[in-house]
Amino acid sequence: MRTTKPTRRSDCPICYSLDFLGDKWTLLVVRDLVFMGKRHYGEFLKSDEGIATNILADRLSKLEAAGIIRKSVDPESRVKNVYTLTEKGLDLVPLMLELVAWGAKHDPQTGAPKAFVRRLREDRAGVIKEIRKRLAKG
Amino acid sequence: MRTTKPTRRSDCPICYSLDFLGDKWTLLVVRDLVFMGKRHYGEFLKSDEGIATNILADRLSKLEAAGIIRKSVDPESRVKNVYTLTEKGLDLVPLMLELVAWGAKHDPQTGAPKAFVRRLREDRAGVIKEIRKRLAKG
DNA sequence: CCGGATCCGTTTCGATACTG
DNA sequence: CAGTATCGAAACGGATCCGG
Repeated sequence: MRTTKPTRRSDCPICYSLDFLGDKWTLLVVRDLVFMGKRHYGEFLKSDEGIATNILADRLSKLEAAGIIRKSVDPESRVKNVYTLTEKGLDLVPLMLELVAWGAKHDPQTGAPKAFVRRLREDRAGVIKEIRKRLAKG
Repeated sequence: MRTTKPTRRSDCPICYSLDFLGDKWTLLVVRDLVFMGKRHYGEFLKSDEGIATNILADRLSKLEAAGIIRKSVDPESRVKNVYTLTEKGLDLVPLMLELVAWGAKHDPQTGAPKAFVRRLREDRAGVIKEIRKRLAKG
């Protein structure tokens, strides 16, 4: 997930995260994990945006290499794989919520359900905790 | 800044922001604006990552079209342009800080100065306010 | 000098077809 | 179901040129 070219990163506080955040499809997969409850390859594939199979495979493996998700065999089907967020991945929830809030504020007609946004504004910590709990017990 | 292909975005709370966030160079420019105090074309050009002139021009115009930055003539030189964050752009500060915190937590050896990260953890609101103030009076 | 625009060779991405 | 292989399209990097 890191850049191949080892540019100096001196005082830059966010460069590290850029390879992960600076990619549309990666972000989309994380969204599906966090907000959509998706866990299987086939589910990610069916998102509205229409990710290609090779791209999905690539991003999943990069997310795994970055320690953000974990791949395991679905105990219920034995033939499917399950992708779940690691602790590092769960720590992205606040970031994703920040993104939701920003989008909702500056482009209200698109995006997040009003009720959810209001709750997010009033009880950020509570929303975070709830999402984490839901994801953790998955 | 929006996608050309108008995909359905139904319940997706963050799709709107993806075109902006899902691009390495755009994010890098915003970083330079928020944390590095850069304001001129030439300054962005000189970042460690080495953005090309055509790419930079493209991202700046897209950021302007998205209402995140504003372009004006430098009153001090009359030949330079100044790029500053709009209100919408300033509202990205919390998001960027979330990113910093995440990177710092999960990849400590790279990235943000320790002291800054600690202050961020202890007084998030204060850090946000301070950065906004610094950027606003610029 | 500053802020781009343009052209071009190279790399990377991604849609589709195909496979274990 | 979960991916690879292929191949055309798009993005990128670098050099160069140009208007103010």
